[in-house]
Parts: sequence; C-alpha cells; structure tokens
Amino acid sequence: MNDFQKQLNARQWEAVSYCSGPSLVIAGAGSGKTRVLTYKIAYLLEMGVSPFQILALTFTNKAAREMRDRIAAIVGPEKSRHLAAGTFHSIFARILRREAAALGYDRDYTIYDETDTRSILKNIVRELGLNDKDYKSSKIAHRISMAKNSLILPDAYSADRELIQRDQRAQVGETHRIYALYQRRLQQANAMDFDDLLLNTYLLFYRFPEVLEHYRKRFAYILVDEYQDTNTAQFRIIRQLAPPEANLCVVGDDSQSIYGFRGAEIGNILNFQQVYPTARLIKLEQNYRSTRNIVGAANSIISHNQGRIPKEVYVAEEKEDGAPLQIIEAYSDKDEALRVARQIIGMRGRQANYDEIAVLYRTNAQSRSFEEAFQNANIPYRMYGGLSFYQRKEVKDVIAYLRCIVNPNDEEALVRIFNYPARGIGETTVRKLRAAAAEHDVPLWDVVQAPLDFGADINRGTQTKVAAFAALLQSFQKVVEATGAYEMAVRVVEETGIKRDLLSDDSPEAQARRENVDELLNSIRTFEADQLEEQGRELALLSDYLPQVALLTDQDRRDDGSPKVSLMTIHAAKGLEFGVVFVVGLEEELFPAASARYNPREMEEERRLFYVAVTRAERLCFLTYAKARWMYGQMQYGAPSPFLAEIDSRFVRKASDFARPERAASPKPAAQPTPVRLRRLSPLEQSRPATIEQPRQRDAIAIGSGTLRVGTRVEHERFGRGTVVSLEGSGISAKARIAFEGSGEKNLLLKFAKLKVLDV
DNA sequence: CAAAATGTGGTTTTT
DNA sequence: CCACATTTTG
Repeated sequence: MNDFQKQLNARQWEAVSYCSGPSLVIAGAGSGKTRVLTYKIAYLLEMGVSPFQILALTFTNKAAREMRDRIAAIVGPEKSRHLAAGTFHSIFARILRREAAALGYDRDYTIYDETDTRSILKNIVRELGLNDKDYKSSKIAHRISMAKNSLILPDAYSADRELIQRDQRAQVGETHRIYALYQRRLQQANAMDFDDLLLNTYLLFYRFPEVLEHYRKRFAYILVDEYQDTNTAQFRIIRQLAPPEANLCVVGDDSQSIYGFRGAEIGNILNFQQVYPTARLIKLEQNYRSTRNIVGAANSIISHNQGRIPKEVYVAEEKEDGAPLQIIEAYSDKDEALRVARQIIGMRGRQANYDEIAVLYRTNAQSRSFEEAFQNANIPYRMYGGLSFYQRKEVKDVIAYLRCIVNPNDEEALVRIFNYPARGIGETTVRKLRAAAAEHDVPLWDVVQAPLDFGADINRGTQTKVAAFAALLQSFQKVVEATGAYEMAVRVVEETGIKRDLLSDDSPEAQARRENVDELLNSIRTFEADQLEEQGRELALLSDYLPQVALLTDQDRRDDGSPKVSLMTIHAAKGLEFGVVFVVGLEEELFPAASARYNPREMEEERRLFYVAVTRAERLCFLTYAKARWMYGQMQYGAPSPFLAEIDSRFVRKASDFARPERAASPKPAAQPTPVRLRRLSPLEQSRPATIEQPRQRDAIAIGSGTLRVGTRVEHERFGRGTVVSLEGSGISAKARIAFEGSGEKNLLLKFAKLKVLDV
C-alpha cells in the first residue's frame, strides 16, 4: 500500500486513495490518468474489496484490456479475474443478456452493426414510399442514434414538436415513423443496435427497480474512464447505478472531449459537481509526457476555448524545454507528404524510430498522399482506421451464418447468406419470402422453413432450393448448444460451401480472403481457449462468442509488431502517445473543418481536437499545411489554419522556406529553423486565400439556367437559396462563392453544383 | 446473375 | 478524383 503512494505524486495518490463517496478526477493530457485508474482498482483490491464489487467502464476494448492487464500485473491474476472491467457496451450487453426476458428479448439476441441498421432503414424508407434522396439511411440512422443516446423513445419522439419541426426543416419529417418501425423490426429480429445496449440498460433499470437494486448493491465501487465522452444515456445509467453518495469515481479531461458530433455531452463532466454535490474534485495537472514547449503550445491553444474547467497543465522542473513546435509550409498535399517523409528519413535512428512517429490528420482522405510518399521513400507505416477486418465481406459472410444459427430471427444475417455461396435463390425469391413474412407478421425464418404455408408464390425448383437451405441451417442449429464455437465455425465454412467458393478462385484477392477467413477462425479458436482457461468452462459456445465479436473493432487486432510509422486520424490517436508527431493539413476549411466555421460550439470541439493532436507528442511536434490541395478532382487553394495563429509564438518556429529538410547523412541536425512570429491574419488576408497562382476573379459566368453575377440570387438542391458573393475561374474550374440562407457561405464548383438562377 | 455503365456525393466514428 | 451504390446490359 505504501508502495502505491511512493509511485504516485500527491494528487495521484489522493485520487487513488479517496474511496468514500463520489470524486471527479480532471486528468490533464499526459498526467498519468491510466496509472491512477489502475492503481485505484489495485488499491481497492488490496484493501480487501471483492473484485465482484468493482465496475470499471471504458470506451474501448483496448483501454479495458490494458487496465485489466496492468491490474493483474500489480495484484496478480487471481484477484483481478472477476473484475467487471470493460466497455460500456460490453458490460451492458452482458447484463442485458442475463435480463433479456424482462425486456421481451431472448438471451441470444444479436447485436446489429451500422450496416444492419442502414439496410433496415433503407427497407423501411422504401416500404413507406418515401424518397431515398431526402431519407438517406445515414441521415436517418444519425437522427435515430441521437434520439436513443438522449433516451428518447419512438413515442416521445413523435410527441416532441420541436424534434418533428427540426426533422421537417431537414426534409425528413417522417423520421419518427421510421424510428418506430425500426425499433419494432429490431425487436422482431431479437436484435439490438449499439445504441440499444445503452438505451435498453437504462430502461431495464428504470422499469425494474429490483433489478437496479441488485446491480447497485453489487457494484459498490464504480469507475468511469474518459468521462468527458459520455453521452446522455451513459450518464443517466451511471446516475442510476450510483446515487449521490455512491463510491463513484469519474476520470476525464474536458479539454479532450472530441466526440460531441456523436452525442457525447461535455456538460456531463462540466456539471458533474451539480449532480454529485459532495464529489471531491481532484486535478491532475502535472504532465509527464511532453516537453515544456509542447505543453506550453497546447496550453495556449486550449486557452482560446470558453467554458472549461479551470486548470493549468504544467511540466515538472526537471523536464527539458525540447524543441519548439515546427511549422512546415508545403505547396501541395503531395509536397506536404514528401516533406514529412524527408523529415522522418532525416531523424530515423537518431531522434526517433519508426514506431515512435505518428502522422495525424483530420480526415481519412488525407492518408493517401502519405501512403504514396512513404511507399516511395521505403518508410514502413501502418494505417489505422479505414475498413475494419470485421467489415470485410468474407468475414461478415461467415459471421452472418453464425448469427443465423444462434438467432434464426436475425433477418439481416439471413438475407445476407440466402444466396451465398450461390445456390440459385435470387433477389426475386428473397423479396417474395420477405413480403410473405411482412404480410403475416412473422419472422422471415418461419417463412423460409415453410414458404407455402405463408402463401409465398415460388416455383417448384426454387422451393427445393429454399428447403435445402433451411435444412442446412437447421442441421447446424440442432447441434449448436453442444458444440464448441470453433468447431461450429469450421463446420460452417466447410459444409456451406464457403470453403469451396474461396478455393475456386486463385487470384491474389481470393488469397487474401482465405487468409481473412483463416484469421477469423483462429480468433474463434483463441477465444474458446481463453474461455476454457479463464472461466474454467467446459465448452465455449457460439452464443458466447458472438456478442463480443460484434463489439470488436479493427483497433482490437494485433499487427506483426515491426516498427512502423502510424498514420491515423486525430480521433483514433486519442489516448496514445508518440515521440514525434506530425499534425498535418492545418488549413482553413480542413482543420478546423469547414462546417464548424460558423458554429462556436463546433469550433471549440475542433480546437480540442487540435489540443489532443499536439498533446500526443512527447518530444517533437510538427505542424504542416499545404497552400494547395487536390480535392474532389480539383486543386483547392486555402489559407493556413487559424489555429496556427493561436499558438503562443514562444513555442513555435516556422521553417524558413530555404531550410532543407535534414539529410540522413548529415552528422548534425540542419541549422536551427528561423523563428517566425505568427501574427493573427487581418480580415483581409483571411478572406483572400494564399494562392500561388490565383484564379482570375470574374464578373459574370454563364451557366445553364442563366448568368451568375455577384449578387445574383440562386437556388441549390441541397443548400437552398443564396446569393453569389464572388466568382472565379473559367470552364470546368469555374467556381462561385455563395452565401446560403441557413447553411452559410460555400465555395461551389459550377461544374458540379446544379444552380438555378432565381431572379432576372 | 455478374460485369459494365452510370450516378452520387464526399468530417471525425471508441461501440 | 475516387469510392460506393444503383441501374443497365450481356
């Protein structure tokens, strides 16, 4: 115990040892937050608290795994084994499984992913006869998700005039009806989407106080990581489980709240003390990660935000100043990537190894030029994000089979595998079967097993095929309760013809597909082995495997471990640290994102994102921007990000235009870059993009429906009515800047934008 | 039923 | 420009 205290600073120790009542730990970037969480749990265990009584909630599997591993390393695997430490979703999924019946679900419910959701929404939109231009599945999915995250059920949604009006303004006034149907369909399929795992947990506790009481008693100590990212549903569940005087410890940093766009409520952390008035506030402000320059720069960035929990992150006396942040200007996105590559080559071996370096960008689309440049320069890299392993077609296909076997009502999975591998059951047949199911209001699986009973009009040959398909699934279902998950999966791959299908093709792509399926099978085997060993079970079933695989992401996969430069979005980098960080694409319109420009709340989130990016760096931080960027098939010219000017000039240097990137061969680093004082851009400069060859300003440009001049009133399909502010370029590169009523100013390529001239 | 043509839209996304 | 989704075509 004394040991713990010695390994922590005073604040950290206070956070660890304060266990009687609620506490709010504000953990500045690099202040040892994970350390506090793990030591706190270890401390509780050492104090004799039973692991069963501790609930630790995180946002990622990775964070949960790390926490468990580190605790196990301190107190040993025995004591840490039975901790309820996991993501909100996985812990709640387990509770919901146990209590499924209370909510009218079966314990083997399926967890639907976004793809499943989108596909259902598309069907509903079609059935309701709504036009899918306005009712795009992504848009509807987002609205429904936001509602669920705010604990708004379909009935409440329909009754909420404000919500309905907001939807109507966005041309999706029927969203509430879609939502209601969507929920019905999920229930029918015995399925929950990600948001339901939270929503239904809340409902469970709300409707069944005795169930809540049970979990309240059980979880005497609750810890929450990354509290600034909780949404309303998560907050309300925490409040259910932890009454005002409970031993609740939430840890987070309001300055690192970057998921507002997804429903995270920064207010949860800002107002914590109002909900838990007796909460002890502990601030961890000493940064152990970064140099003085980096911390100074980060502080100056975040100081431009209003509405923060006051704190000043500082650096220990003995920590070095380090190099100032270096701003690198490039001519184009390609040039930017090239300069970054040269820097990396230059410092390789001396200042940093590949795996200590990260390139962080605002959008995934920016990764391309870096991939190219790194390939040319022979720099090994690993890209995070992009499409996940579990989203690959072949992986999803196998999982779809497994899902159907465990939960035959899982309609999305059933439809997916109907004709894979090809068995001559075409679209028409599926449509007929689904129609029959809808008409009789029964699960699709019932119709599949006896099409004629439900009046599905299909011919003799097709009937045979459908019957064979049904028999195949039934044969699996019969044995699934008594067969290990791995054996089941292997049998599926072999007996359904998936294996044959994959082997029939010897293209490199098919080879990759086989490897992916192999990897999936291996992961199932590993899962089973872990279960047998850890839980001391005799058999790990598919129904044990599926709930957790649905909650896995690509980040949960290991790679080969050879040193590589990391390429990722800033969002993906949260919680990580690197010796050297390149924050790239610091341009107006890109970072901060153009859409945030007129919205102070979003601007603050963008700024926090920038703060997160810079604070990932331990020793060196580079900030780069390109004066021109290839985007949407056009060269776009932009100005440097206004964020650059917000950094206190003491902590940055701008690389002189003549300073060459260091050469690998040179014994000493190149000459110190010349300091440049960043000043705020005057309004005039801001409005004029810093272009190399500025496109000519134009007085008038003719388009299909008339002639555009400054001041011309126009209408755009998506953005509505607006007024032309300026015109430039000609031919295919003709552009207009238009101030839209409601959606702000936009630069449009006339080649693409279908504008209608309104007045004459 | 798959390949080819055409259309579309294009932040971030821990689960 | 490029990734994708949908529609058309052999």
